[in-house]
Amino acid sequence: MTPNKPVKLNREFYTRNLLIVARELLGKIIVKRSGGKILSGKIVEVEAYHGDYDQASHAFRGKTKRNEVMFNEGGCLYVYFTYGAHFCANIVVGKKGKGIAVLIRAIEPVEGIDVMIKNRFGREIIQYKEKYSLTNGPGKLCQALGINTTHNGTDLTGNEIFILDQPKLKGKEIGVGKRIGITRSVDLQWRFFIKDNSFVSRK
DNA sequence: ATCAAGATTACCT
DNA sequence: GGTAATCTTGATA
Repeated sequence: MTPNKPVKLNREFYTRNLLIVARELLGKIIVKRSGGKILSGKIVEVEAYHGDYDQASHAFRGKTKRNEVMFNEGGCLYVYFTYGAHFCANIVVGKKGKGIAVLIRAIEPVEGIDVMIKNRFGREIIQYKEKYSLTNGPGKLCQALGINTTHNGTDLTGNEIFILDQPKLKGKEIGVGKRIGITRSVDLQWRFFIKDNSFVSRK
């Protein structure tokens, strides 16, 4: 018997209920291939955004040029630019036309850490100490993985960016809280993170 | 045409 | 702990 090869998450995974998909994304491995290099990391923190009754969602006021990818069928990447400096990556969830997505807030680097350091700081750093600051925030992980708006709409069932299945976490391993950095619908407890993981953006 | 806010980060005390 | 940086988007203050 050869060891089981990690399986790429398929369309059926993404087209289910928002909060179920958000929780189950924790622990999965996001992979980005670029120029023969593999960059990957374990998803350790996410937030859910719904288009209908969630005023914090970009999709709440309907489809615009920026957010149109959110209304695709689940299983593609929604990337936007914010604060004049940062990109944020979201996984579109649910059925076509809904406007539902999960923001990836933090990952723990797995493969290609040397490239991530170079992407973040513009140079190589030998014996880099504060590894957690590489990818412990939505803007940081996009910079580390080299994700920008050219990746907006990327199909996650393809070969450039995809997510590998991992064993489902136990309920007690998952922390829940309010979302960060928003001013509307602030009371929804739609932030999920892996407890005791040092790459989670905040306590 | 104009303007304020924004799913943030880095740097300061 | 606090805030400046920086620019695109979406609403029209």
